[in-house]
Parts: sequence; C-alpha cells; structure tokens
Amino acid sequence: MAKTNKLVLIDGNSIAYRAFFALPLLNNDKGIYTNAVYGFTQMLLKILEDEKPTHILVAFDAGKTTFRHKTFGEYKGGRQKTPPELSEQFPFIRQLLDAFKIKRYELENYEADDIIGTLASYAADGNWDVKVFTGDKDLLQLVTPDVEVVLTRKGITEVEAYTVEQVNERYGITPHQIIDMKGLMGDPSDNIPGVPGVGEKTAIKLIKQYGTIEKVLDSIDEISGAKLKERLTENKEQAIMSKELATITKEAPIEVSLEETNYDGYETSSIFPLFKELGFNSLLERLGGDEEILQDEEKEELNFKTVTKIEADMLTSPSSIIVETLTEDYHKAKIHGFAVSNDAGTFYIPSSVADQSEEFHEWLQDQNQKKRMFDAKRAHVALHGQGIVLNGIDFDIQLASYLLNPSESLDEVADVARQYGKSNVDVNEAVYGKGAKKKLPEDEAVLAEHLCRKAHTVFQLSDLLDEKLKENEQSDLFYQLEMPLALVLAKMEEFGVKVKSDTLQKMGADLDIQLTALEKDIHDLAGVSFNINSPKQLGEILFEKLNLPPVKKTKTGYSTSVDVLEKLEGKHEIINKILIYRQLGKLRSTYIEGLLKVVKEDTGKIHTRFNQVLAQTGRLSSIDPNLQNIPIRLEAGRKIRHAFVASQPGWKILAADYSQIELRVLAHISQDENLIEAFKTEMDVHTKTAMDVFHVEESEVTSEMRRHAKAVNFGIVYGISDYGLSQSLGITRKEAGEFISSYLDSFPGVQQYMKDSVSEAKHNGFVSTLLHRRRYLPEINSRNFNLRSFAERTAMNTPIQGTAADIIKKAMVDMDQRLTDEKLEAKMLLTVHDELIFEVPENELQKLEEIVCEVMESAVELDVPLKVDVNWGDSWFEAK
DNA sequence: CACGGCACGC
DNA sequence: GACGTACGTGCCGTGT
Repeated sequence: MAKTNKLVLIDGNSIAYRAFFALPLLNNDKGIYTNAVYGFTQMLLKILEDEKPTHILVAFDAGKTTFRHKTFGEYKGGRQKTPPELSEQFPFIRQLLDAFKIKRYELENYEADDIIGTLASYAADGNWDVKVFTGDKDLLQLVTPDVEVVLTRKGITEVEAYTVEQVNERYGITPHQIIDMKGLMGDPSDNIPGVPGVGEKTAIKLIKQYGTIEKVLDSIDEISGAKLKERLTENKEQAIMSKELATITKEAPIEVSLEETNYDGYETSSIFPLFKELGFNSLLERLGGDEEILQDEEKEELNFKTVTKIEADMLTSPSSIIVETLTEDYHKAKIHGFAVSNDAGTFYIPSSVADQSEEFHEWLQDQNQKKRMFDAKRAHVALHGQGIVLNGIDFDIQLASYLLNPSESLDEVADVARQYGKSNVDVNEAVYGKGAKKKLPEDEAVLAEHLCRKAHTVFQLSDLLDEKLKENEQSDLFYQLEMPLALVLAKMEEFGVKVKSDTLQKMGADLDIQLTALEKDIHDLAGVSFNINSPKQLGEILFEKLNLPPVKKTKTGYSTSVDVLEKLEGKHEIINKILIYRQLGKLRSTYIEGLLKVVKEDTGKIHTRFNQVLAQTGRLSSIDPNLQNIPIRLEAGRKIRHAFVASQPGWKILAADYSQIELRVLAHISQDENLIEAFKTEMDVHTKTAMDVFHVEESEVTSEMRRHAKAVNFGIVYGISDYGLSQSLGITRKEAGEFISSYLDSFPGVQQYMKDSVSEAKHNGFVSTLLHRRRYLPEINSRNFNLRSFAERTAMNTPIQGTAADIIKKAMVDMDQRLTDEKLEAKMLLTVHDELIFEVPENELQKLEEIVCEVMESAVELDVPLKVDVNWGDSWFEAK
C-alpha cells in the first residue's frame, strides 16, 4: 500500500556543519561567507527534487544547554566552538528556509535530534513515509520500517539511506540497539563516557549476544575476559547513563504539529532575490532565473558604429579586435563578423564588409598595428583558413588572465570580464543559444552589439591585466614566453601532421579480426552473448554467473577495471581474453577510428588544437585529436605511431625528449646535494634512488628495487599520496608510506623543499615556478583533511611540473626562432609534455639534431645539466 | 545530453 | 580517524 504522506525531517545543524566542512570558504562579493549556505541549498534542492515531500521540517539545536546536561553536566563538554565563519551563516540558512516556505523549528533545552525523533514518532500511524537527513550516525536509532535515515557521505549531495535491513547489515544490530551500543562505547564527540576500553567492535559483540546494556550488565559473570569484566562492573552506572544520554527522546514538548509541516512548494520570486544577494548565480540559473535577474546590473550603454565602409581612422594602434567564430573547432570555423575597439571608438565590421576591404586585410597583416585580443590563437588559425595572416598580436587577455590565475574559467570574454568586475558583456550562450540550437541571432544588430561589447571589454581589460602582470612579476613570462608561444602553437596547428589513413585502416582490419575472435571466445566461455564493453553486463557475468570473487565495487556496481581483472587472472580463462579485448578495443575505437575521423580528407593531415589556458600546472593539453596520449607503453598500441609520418616524401620524423626533466628540476629547486650529484655524474636516477632508499650498493640493486624506486620518483613528480603509490605498486599503504619517508630521509634537501613549498603556499596563498607561473591553493588552510592534503601535495608538485612546462615552452619559442634564423625547412609539429616532434628533410637531419639539443638543453640554466635524447626515422614509431 | 566507468599518455 | 586521493582527453554504455 502506498502511503499518503511523505515527511522529510532535516537535521539543520548537522547538514550545515557538513556543508561548511565539505566546501572551501566561499564568500560572496560583499565578503560574507556562504559555503555552508550554498551547500545547504544544494542539499535542500536535491531533497525537494528527489523526495517530493508532502511535509517537511528543518530542526535546529537551541541554546547551549539541554535536558541532558541535568543528567551529565559535562555532556558535549570539550567540544570545539563552532567556527565563527559558520555561525555567521546560520541567519542566512534561516532566511533561506523562510524563502523556500519550509517550516523550521527549534526548542529550548532540546536538540534537533529530539525534535526529529518526536515528529517521527507522531508519524507512526502507518500513513507516513518518513525520511530523516543528517550527518550524525546517532540518528540511526530512529530507523523503523516507516522511517529511513539518510546519512551524508561525502561532498554535499552524496548520501546513503539506511533502512532497518541496512542498519543491520552495517552494524549487525537493530536500530534501537544503537543506543545500547553507544552506551557501551561512548562518544567522544558528545563527551559521552561509555565504558572505557570498549570500542565499537566489543560493543557490537556484546549487544548482539545479549540484546541490551541492561542484559549485558546482568550477565557480567558469563562474559569472557577478566579486564573487560572488570571494566563493565566498575562502569555499570556510567554505561546506563551513557545510554540515556545517547537516547533521542520521542516525547519532546514540541509545539508543532505534523499538519504544520505541510509543504506546498516554493515560489522562485521570493528565492531569487536571496540567491542574488548571496551570489548563487549557478543555482539561480538552475531554478530558471531569467536573464534580467542573472544580469542584475543594467549593462552600461555602449556607443558603437556598424561599419559599411572601412575608414582609416577606425584602424589605429593599439586596437582590440574580435574575430567571431561559433564552432568550437576553429580549424574549420566560419568567421561571422569582426569588431574593433580603440581610442577612436568601437566598430562592428560585418564579414561582408571585411571581405571586400583590402585596407582591413592589410591592417590585420600589419606587424606594426598592435592588436589586443581574446584567444589570439583561435583568430590566427581561423584567419589562416581564409588565407589571411594575422600579425601584430600584442596582448591576449585570455592568456594574461590564465597567468594571473589559472584556476578561473576562461572560455570567453565574459568570463574574464566578470573576474575583473566588468559586467558589460553577455555570455555567448545568451546570444547564440547552445547545443543543437546554437545559431547566429536573427537580428544582426544583436550580433553587432555583442561583438562590440567584447571588443570594448578586451580593449579596456588589456591595460588592467598588463598592470596586474607587472605587480606579479609575470610580464616576462607573458611577453617573452606565453604570447610568442601562442603564435608558435598556431603555426603548428595550422601545419598539421601527416597521418597515413591506409596504415590505420589496415591495423583496424587486423584488430577487427582479432576482436571478433576474442568476442566469440569470451561469449563461449561465459556461455552467453553479452556486451563486453558494458561494465554492468560484464560485472554480472563475472561476479554472478561465473561466481568470481568481486574485488572492488563502484557506486553503481562491480568494478571491472584492469587492476581488478588482473587479480582474477588465473581464476578463469575468460579474464585474460577480456583484458586483451579491452586493450585492442581501446586501440580500435580511440586510436584507429578516432584518428581516422579527424584526418582531413584532402591533405591526409590531422590538425590538433593545443589548449594553452587549461592545465593548472602550466602544461599544454591537446584535443581533437589528443596527440598527447598516443600509445607507447605496449607494443600493440605503439604501432599506431607507424601512421604518423612526414608530409613530404623523403622527409623524416625527428623526436627530441628531455631525459628526467622533472627530477632534474627537483634537484635544482631543492638544491638536494645527493640528487644534484646523481645528475652531475650521469647516474641512472632510479638506480641511484633504489641504492639510497634500500641502502644497498649499485651492484645489489635488483630490478624489483629499481621498479619500486621508479614508482617513488614517479610519485614525487606527480604529487601522489601514499595511497596512490600503494596502488601503483600493489603494496599496502603503510609500506608505501615507509618508502616515501625512506626516500625523504635519503634526500634531505628534497624533504626540506617539500616543507618550504607547503609553508610558502600557506603564507602567500600560492606557489610558483622558475619563470613565475603561479598556482593558488586556497585549500591549503582548510580544516578538511582531504582538501588540505591535496593542496599540500599540489604545493610540492606544481613547482616541479610547472617549471618543466616553463622549460619546454621556452625551448619551443627558442626553437621556432632558430629554425627561422638558420633558414631550415624543418617544421615543428607537436609537443608531448617533455618531447618535441619535427619533420625534417634528410639533408637537414644533422643540423636539426644539433640545434634541437643545443636549444632544448640551454632553454634555461639549472644547477644540473638538462639532457635531451634525439631519435629519428620514417615515422613517429621509428623515432624512438 | 550528462554522467560514470574505463583507459591512454605524461 | 574519516576523508578520497597527479593531470589531462576520449571512448562506450546507461538513463534522462
């Protein structure tokens, strides 16, 4: 029988606490902390959406003392004071609930638990479904067939619902026995004493056996263990009292009836103003806040002119220039219009006008006409597609903004504008729509204004951001490195890389055959046909049909990842075949089919896009296709590289990669003598690490020791945790932790660097690289262990990875210059983090090899040498 | 169309 | 003592 009423009871204090600690200390534009309110709101919206309650109430604790203090004066004693950053948010949470028209209630002398317990008991007449939301496990005692308790798990909106069965499954006892368990084990957070020496395990064992505390105490004689017996005897009364303290009352004298919790939903009109005040723009949008509300401030009037004929005085220097493209992939993007802004005014130049104007094209190509832009690389490539070379790029506010703070989103002009307090430009989505419905506005005047607003904003922000770069001592990084690099990347993207489609197709056909055979074998072994690519179906086959032991679970079911399957190898023939199927399937879908899809038909080339403003460490990323994850580790995958060749007959592919660049950087910035020595004497760094970590001579280093040492080095470079290291080596977390401390003992300079880097982050709020790249780490002071630890590892790792990124970027800019200076025909094609790939005519091979080594090795001067390995051949495969 | 699971590189 | 643990991109399957 479906029940008529659905009652949701929320433990307000608990959820607020939870939200506060789960989120970084956000504040709105007026400096009011809002993270708890924000998290609370998210939770509330989710509950309303998921549960659709007919009745709802949020209970709060009232005052400092409760009836429990009469029983035990020190109840909740020693508890840390609520941080003021949280306290000040409670009034907003109350306002929020009022805006949502949700009943809230608190009662002198009682805790939120008691209000919830009492109301839940009111609703026990069989007509009610009750759900209690809290972060406090104590409330599990309220679970009955009618009452579910939903505990927050991690983050804000991830929760776990407990029914009677689930309580039993988790603790092995019934919900009302929770209080007996608590009575025995106590609760340090509430200062409930319990019985000293009895923890969760013992408590559960005893309660399972005897049922209640009282029965346990009656049967002390038969309990085994002299010490336990003694403790129980001595603390009888304390145990009974603890149980009393832990018991939630169902008879609090509340003055609220079930009827009063009736809920008819909310009206956005009362919620939007509050969201606006708090700065909850994403939530506003989620609730369908319309544009007027989203853009609360009237955009200031902008004077601009739509140009029908280009006049000389419109194109002065400096100017900002918008080259508008709508398609994400700018290689094939159409240009829908231009806008220019400068001291003379702001002008919309329709494509039709621009196309006809020789003068405009000349201006675009004029090196001396300084241009301020947003994402100049996109414009450069798009114009290149029209046969126009864009010159004179002077300032890119997207790049500048990335250097000032790489963690901000920077997809469009409006993002940067918002960050620097300008709200005079619309987001693209508001003008063009999104997804399948994305299109130019019907009215060209709308487009004109949008582009002009962008142009105007870019022009204004350039000066401001230039100033900020100076303050941060990032002007060199910007003007000498990232700006020129953008142009180098544009040229690489435009030039593209030749890929032999027929080679890929042949490999694809081979894979098809192997995959078909594997699929048949797997289905035969399973005894049933199913989709091997579906983790869900595969999980059911392996762990239910074939009864293999499930090693790990994911949120949605059994995990079937490689490490799980590897543990099952040998238990069933099917496993190995699945592993091979996965490996080959990945090759086929991502690398064969994926690459074939993006080969340009007429030229046989692929044109990736490098994202220069995304990675938090300063690295580049690559999309469409991603050329930075082409297989190399396993032979079958490495063969893909056969398809990457030079674009002209007789030319070669040359690859130059930095050897151990991150560890060399670490040696330099940490000034660890041991590590510096290792590189100065050209030792194998992993072997050296193994010698020091395991305290053995070079000749005694086994391959296993070297493998472990290599993983530790890997961990240092990538900032992984003891957990991460344990996963990659298949050892326990404790062992991994020991490796790490042993490593740090052997390299005291590194240890000191790690400490310094964290305190630098705490002190400045950011860490930086050799060339002054920054990464802010606001969570370094978080009280949330997780967030803080992550920030600490990031503080140690980012200067290493980021400096390595600085170096290779510098090498690219220098290399581009050298190729021009030396009048070489060779082309730089790609970069893969620590590697540069070129195509080169045979007669330039020797010269290029020389130059590449020289340029890369001297990109910056470190206290250890930089070493570069160069290889070449007919394809990327041979250049190894 | 968004999300989760998985896998590739550095 | 929990928490959920390098950064990216892209594929597939699943559920809305």
